[in-house]
Amino acid sequence: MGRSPCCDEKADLKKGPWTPEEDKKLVDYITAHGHGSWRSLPKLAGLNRCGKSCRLRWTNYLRPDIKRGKFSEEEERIIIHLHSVLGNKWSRIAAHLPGRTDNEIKNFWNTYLRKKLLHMGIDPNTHKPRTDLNHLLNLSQLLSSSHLIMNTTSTTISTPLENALKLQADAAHQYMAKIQMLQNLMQVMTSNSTISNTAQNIESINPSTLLGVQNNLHIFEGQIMGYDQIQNLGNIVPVCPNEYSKAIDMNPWASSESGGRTGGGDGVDHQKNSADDEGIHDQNIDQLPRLVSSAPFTGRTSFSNHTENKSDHSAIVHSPTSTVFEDWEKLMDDESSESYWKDIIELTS
DNA sequence: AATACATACAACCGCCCCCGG
DNA sequence: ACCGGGGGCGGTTGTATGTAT
Repeated sequence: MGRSPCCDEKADLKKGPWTPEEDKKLVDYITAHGHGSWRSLPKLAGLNRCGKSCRLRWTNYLRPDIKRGKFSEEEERIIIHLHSVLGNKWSRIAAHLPGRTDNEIKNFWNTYLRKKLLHMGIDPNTHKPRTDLNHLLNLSQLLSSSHLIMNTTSTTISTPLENALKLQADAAHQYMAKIQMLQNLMQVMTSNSTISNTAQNIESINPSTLLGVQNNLHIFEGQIMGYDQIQNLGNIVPVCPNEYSKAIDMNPWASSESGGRTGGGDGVDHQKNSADDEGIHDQNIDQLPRLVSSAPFTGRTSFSNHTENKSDHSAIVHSPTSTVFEDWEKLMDDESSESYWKDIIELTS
């Protein structure tokens, strides 16, 4: 791009790790004068550094309000939850974690949480069960092991690991079966116009509608892997949007967002987002679906300490983007038993 | 003890957005 | 309305430290 670099490349500015002396100069200057223009700061502070480098050093390391040290389980849950809603918007996630920087959260995600989710069979990008071939192959092994577990532990108290294995295997069974069902449905919808009643809100079968189907598939996944599923194996109960909004009201994270930042005023004003933007942002957080419960990821809390976030975990809802598929959703909501889907398949095949 | 490998995290880079002129 | 600069963001790299062989 034609854009000029933020710093004069010919100036032979220092790069790499900061020395304690440089840190002191930077801290002393900002303490005395504020950072002002980052571009002019290095010269004024007597630093042979790029202004951008100074800004990063300050915001990520030297700022006095930075909380250092290990992330707590609560912070872990918040990060996973926010990432499921916001994606890699590290600065926005950081806005909900006072004292944590976007860089720190990003590093924590990339080095720890991401691997943790992968290990648990969750796609860290989508926060849904992994569906890549390799993982499905692994799941096939889980299927056989799950039979073993189910047969041997049916009358005994199972361990969290066994529960996890059962869930994974169960999820694989149901996931594959439902994909098959939906494929059959799609086949019929595209070939049989008599089903147009069901699809009256669907303009045509195009990529966007396929996306809608995909969304509903994801709803299944959320149900399969969600908290309710863990609490009540085999009892898949969709949550209506109203219930979700209620759940949001009771969302401890939503309250902590304001509560956690009351100490520093509105808190968010430190970010570049304007108040309006933040409003939209928070609104989006509330409106967007809880794609998958975060609690199960934490392992220890998911099986033993499940009551603390129960309202939140029930908040598995449909994506706003799938509103076109209200009929689909009705279909999904009516799914009270496997026989229901068997009937559909028999009807459509 | 030496080496290889893994992990954590600080720092950099390039792009994008916002805002003022 | 357009343009350019400043600042912010997300992705990536580099380096220090820890762990296994």
